[in-house]
Amino acid sequence: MKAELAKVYAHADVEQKWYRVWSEAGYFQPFRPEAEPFSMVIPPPNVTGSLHMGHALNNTLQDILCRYKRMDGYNVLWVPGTDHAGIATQNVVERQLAQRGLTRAQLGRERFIEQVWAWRAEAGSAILHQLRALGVSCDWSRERFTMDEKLSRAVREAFVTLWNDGLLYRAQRLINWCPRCKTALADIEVVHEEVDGHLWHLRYPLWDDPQAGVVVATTRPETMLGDTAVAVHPQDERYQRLVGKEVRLPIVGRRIPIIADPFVDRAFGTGALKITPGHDFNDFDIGEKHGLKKISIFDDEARIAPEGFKGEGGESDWLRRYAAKDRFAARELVVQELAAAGLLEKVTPHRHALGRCYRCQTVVEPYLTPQWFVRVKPLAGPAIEAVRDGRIRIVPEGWANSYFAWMGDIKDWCVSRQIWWGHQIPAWYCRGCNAACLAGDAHGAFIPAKAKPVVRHEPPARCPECGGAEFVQDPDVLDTWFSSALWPFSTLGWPEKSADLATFYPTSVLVTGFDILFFWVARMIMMGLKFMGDVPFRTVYIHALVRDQEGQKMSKSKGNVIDPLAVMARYGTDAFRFTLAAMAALGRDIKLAEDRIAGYQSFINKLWNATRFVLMNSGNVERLGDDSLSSLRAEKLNLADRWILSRLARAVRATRGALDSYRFNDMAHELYQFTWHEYCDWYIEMSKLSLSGALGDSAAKTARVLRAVLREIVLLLHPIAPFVTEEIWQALRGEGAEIKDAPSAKASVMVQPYPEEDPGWIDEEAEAKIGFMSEVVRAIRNLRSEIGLPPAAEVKVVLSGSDEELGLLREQEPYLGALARLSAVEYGGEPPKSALTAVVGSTEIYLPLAGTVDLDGEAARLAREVDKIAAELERVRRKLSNREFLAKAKPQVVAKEQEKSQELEEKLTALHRSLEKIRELQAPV
RNA sequence: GGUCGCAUAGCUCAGCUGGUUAGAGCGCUUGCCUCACAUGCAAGAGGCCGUAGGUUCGAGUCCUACUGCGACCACCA
Repeated sequence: MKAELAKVYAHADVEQKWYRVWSEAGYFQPFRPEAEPFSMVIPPPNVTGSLHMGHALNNTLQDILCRYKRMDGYNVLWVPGTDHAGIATQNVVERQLAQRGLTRAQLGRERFIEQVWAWRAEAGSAILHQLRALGVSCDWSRERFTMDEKLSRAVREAFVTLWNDGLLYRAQRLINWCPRCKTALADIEVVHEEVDGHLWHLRYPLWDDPQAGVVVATTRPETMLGDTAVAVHPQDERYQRLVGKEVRLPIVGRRIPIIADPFVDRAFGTGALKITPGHDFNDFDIGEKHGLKKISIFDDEARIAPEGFKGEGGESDWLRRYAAKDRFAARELVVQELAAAGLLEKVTPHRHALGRCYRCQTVVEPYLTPQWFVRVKPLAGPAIEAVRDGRIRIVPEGWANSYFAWMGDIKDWCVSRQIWWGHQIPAWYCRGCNAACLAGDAHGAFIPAKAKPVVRHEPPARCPECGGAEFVQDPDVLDTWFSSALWPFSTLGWPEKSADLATFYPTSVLVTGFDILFFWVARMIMMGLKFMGDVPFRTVYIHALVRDQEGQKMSKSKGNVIDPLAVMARYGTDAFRFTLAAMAALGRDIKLAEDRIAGYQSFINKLWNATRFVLMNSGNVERLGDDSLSSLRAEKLNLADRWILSRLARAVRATRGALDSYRFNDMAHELYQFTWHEYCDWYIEMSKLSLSGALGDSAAKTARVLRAVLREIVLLLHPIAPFVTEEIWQALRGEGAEIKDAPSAKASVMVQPYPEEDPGWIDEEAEAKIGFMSEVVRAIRNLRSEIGLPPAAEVKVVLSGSDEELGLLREQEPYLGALARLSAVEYGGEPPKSALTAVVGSTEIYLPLAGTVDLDGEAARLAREVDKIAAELERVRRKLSNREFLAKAKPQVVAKEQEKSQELEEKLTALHRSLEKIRELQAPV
């Protein structure tokens, strides 16, 4: 036996020690090739990231599942890794360069990418080390990064296959452009936000009658420079005669037609709509329909670009005033000039949605550029089907609705990005064939959409068309989420037919937050079905967001961020994990307050002290032998033993049930309740009598029950609180125990079998008897506390009631005496002259006191109790006399009510007796 | 504009398929350093389960409307 354990659990010493031991002994790797697999892939955090509450929750839940399944005999694999996070990472490195006064353009593509790799090597996997502090049992030997050579190969394979299958195309389209990141974004990468803006009413004079004109309303006056038409509704009487005429575009002088299109809302603004096909999605569609020119008025930073106006009115000198002005400056100038020309009719306040870049919050600009698109519709169908037919289960189910809604009207996915950090698109253009297109092969310029790409894994040696050998690779890289979409199988070795893929795909569960349901989950499903022919995971568990205690999203700018590492250092990782699990109710956000964590730290400490008690009274396993539950079958168990074992059996059932249905909070609460309020509060207290010989039963037997139950608690808790449970487990095993063996040697708590429900231990009789006794104890404690009796003072009680109940209590008198601190118990005797009274079941309890009792107060208290019970009884009786209730309710419900009725009657009778006795005593006054 | 979710004790929340006296943690009040634990022990106060209807023998639990929050989606200038 080692030196006595400290009174307070010192988490800091314990955590690092065990994590290293587990890791070195190979416990994190799959080690049961013959068993059923259970696999997960981590949602890869950004390499740039550092651990925040969202990661902590996400990975705690995953680890709970993994540890549970590992203990339960599965062949468990949890693949860790990181995401290269294209735009986000590039932004971080660019900021660092900026501090040294450098831009990426100055460095050039190659050197810039080198910089990113260097940065990643230095700080890149910090987050994975932070995750280790959480205790996650990932298989670090299989760590992956989306830019690994093998994963990059998977990306190329996927890209080429999609191209060959006609699911990928390149086209000149209006896309969302971030003028700060200078790249295209996918639709979902634009965050819409309502803002208070203005509606400017602009007058465009008619070409052949400048005195007349048409007034259009717009939120973006600066785009008028690119207008190529004005549209009105075909049935709009106000404008019908103008259709077919032309207007003179102010400032620019362009001659543009007035067209009719039913898209126009007659009720909005003036009913006349300026059409800017180059900078508005609706206008683009209308432009396509009517064959209008699309003028791109901006450069890639959303500044007025003269090149766009060639032959479109850019010849006159107005352009000199506008060239290189950014959007907002151009807007001011347009408004100012129109006002000066008397063409600004009015300005009204207008609330509308503004799209911003999800990475840098810059207002996005619809921008006409050649981009790569994935044709998503053919992929979405099977992905919807997989969820609909249950091959993939979404938990909680509610999220399936969002999934269907989004997948149902999904648009083609723009996957090209004009940044450098990422998987460069495996497409090459033959200089010979595309000579005209590639002429302006200047730095950063787009390769026109009409250029013909050769799409393949490796650079082509010869052009299949002309035999030329000179190529230029497409400069774009792929959307980060393109590689993320392959994660469940690329990490397992795809496109190779690897053993891991055969064993662990489809993965079992994906645990993630709802914020990336569309970004990631939906796309993994589509790609998994496309490339693997099977779903990427069988269950998706979607957890909530962690917010601060006011319900605000945690963010650095608000300064309300709680740092998980600081929390772990302060309260212990187990307490932190327990808190997260306890608060992870299905479908609700988590508002995290620090005192909750402190509360669960107390729980961990309570468990620790229960262990100290058990060890002090039992010694180690070598001395006592088998400490398994089943070994207790041979023991002569007393009522308390049977009770705790019965309660334990129920706790096991509840815990497993909760885990199997992803109800982590139920699991945590169940174990908290059982450990603290049943095992510690009652069983340990009762066991003290046996241990001291007061009951005449075996102290050694009691020690073994104490140990066996604690052992089960530790096993049940291990998935939530891995560190303290290992520390306790080893302490229970005794001196010399060390984990240095392979997992199969089962030295660690990590690989013990998870407790299984054994209905054989359920003991209704013991539960009823101890339950009754404990209620009596509580009632007596209540009476004692009412008169401020010191806990140390022992008193006598007189009990009066049915033979059956008194028998029960007599049987448990030692417990009664010890737990309620009684000097003596008298059964059925004449109640004392002056006493406090209470009723439990049909038993009257009298706590005699020498003349200090406030009889009036007591009478009033009892009268209140009588009223309450009487009212309750009345309700039950009414129910029971209702014929419809008797006819329609389930028999068990009726039986229950009848039982209740009887109990209430008995209690009421007893209460009346007590009350009468008090009244008798009052009478002489 | 569309869709979805939430409103239960002072605070944060459980309450899964309708049927015990509606629970927990924290906080609060009172008394205790009782030989595992003061990160503790014991006792207690505190709730017309958002409002109004409806379904049902029976509703915190199902339906409808309303009110108040919140989230997601959306190209109406």
